Amino acid sequence: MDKHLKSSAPTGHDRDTEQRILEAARLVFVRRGTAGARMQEIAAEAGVNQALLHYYFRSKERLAEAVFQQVAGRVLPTVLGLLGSDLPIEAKVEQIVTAYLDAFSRSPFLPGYILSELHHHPERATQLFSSAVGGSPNEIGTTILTRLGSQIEARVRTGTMRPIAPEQFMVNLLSLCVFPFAARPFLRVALGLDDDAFARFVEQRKRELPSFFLNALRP
Amino acid sequence: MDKHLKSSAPTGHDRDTEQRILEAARLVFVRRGTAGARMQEIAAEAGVNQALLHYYFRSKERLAEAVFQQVAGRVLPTVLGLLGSDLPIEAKVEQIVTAYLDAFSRSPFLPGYILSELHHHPERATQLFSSAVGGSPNEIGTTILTRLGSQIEARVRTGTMRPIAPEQFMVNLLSLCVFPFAARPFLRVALGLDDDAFARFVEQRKRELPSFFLNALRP
DNA sequence: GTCTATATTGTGATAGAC
DNA sequence: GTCTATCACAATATAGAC
Repeated sequence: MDKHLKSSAPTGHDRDTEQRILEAARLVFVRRGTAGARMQEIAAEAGVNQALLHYYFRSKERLAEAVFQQVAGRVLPTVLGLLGSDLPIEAKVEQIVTAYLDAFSRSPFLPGYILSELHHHPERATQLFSSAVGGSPNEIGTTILTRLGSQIEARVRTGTMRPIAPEQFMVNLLSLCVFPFAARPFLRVALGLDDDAFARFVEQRKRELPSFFLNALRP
Repeated sequence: MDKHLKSSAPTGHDRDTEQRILEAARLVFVRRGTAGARMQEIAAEAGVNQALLHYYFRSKERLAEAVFQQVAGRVLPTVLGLLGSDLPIEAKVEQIVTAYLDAFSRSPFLPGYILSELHHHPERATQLFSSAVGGSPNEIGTTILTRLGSQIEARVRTGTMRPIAPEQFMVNLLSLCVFPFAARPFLRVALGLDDDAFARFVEQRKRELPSFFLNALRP
């Protein structure tokens, strides 16, 4: 028998190989983008030949979609879950900041890749929503915004928060977390940061961002 | 004589045609990205044939660089100028927000394009700085940050502002202005916005962002 | 300067042996 | 399942007429 205990399932796909290819594709697509990536480079990265890529994923297009779903599908649910949860607003902000900055510190190229893909394939935003969180795209967003909105409203009534539309709240928070990584190449030059300095910059941000954001909401 | 009063300068280039090509290239590169763009599509968009593109710009690579410099070189100086000016902090914030949101309302794809290009060609960040603002890349950033830093420090001493590192100040402000456009495809789905609704969302932002940001800096 | 026609790769995809 | 060899075409780039 070839390989170790490969199940060689009815599908005719070796799970281990499929995973290796997907992993290699992720690396290459993230740094080159879908259009800039070459199947040959992915094959080399995976230690297999180009034909095998097609055997497992049929086309570059499908492979690209699989990678994007996998990558973006990991990032999205975390935040949407937190945003829509029953946690008090302060906790939401702190946990989202921590979750995002930690995740992106480990994979600094994700935001750039995701935004880049969304820019060139805006239609994938819809698929992303459908598969990442079950249910119709728009419905999810509405639910979260409604819940967030009533949380804000309650705080406004007690005079412990200034009014803000939940959409603006959400976009502001995402902006402050995601943009610094998406603009990393720019900031490295503009602020004169090497890798270490950038990491320290993010650490400082992790500490200060929640209070900055919450301070902005004081009445 | 061909054309109208073309100067047919020593360079052997018709300025008008060169401009038409550059304009067409901008349109195509912005929506497809450098890697995804096709010379044929640019030629068609400009109403000329493919050979002429090479006559004027030699290669796709050079054409892409010309477009990027032109586009990003317009956006950068405005903000750096404002950030480094002698205006009081409140005025800086208001003017930067207005300048950015106005500019991007007119060209909503610019942020996505610029971030995408920087992600795939980080080396262009350096060229960008050199050509957009005269002087060494790092020096410019340092000057602006120093000036901004002492402005903040002065305000902290008088107790009218809480301390914040000028780098964080700058990144926060840029984040809040740029990200919503870069993430537009995502926000359209997540918030269920069509073009009109997105425009209204930006209008609201234009009004509320300065006070949100300045509020965050209160002691 | 601008065109048509063509050279020359590059690259996604398939056929078929093992 | 995985490989080598190859196809078919897309895309950049150049030659040369006008």
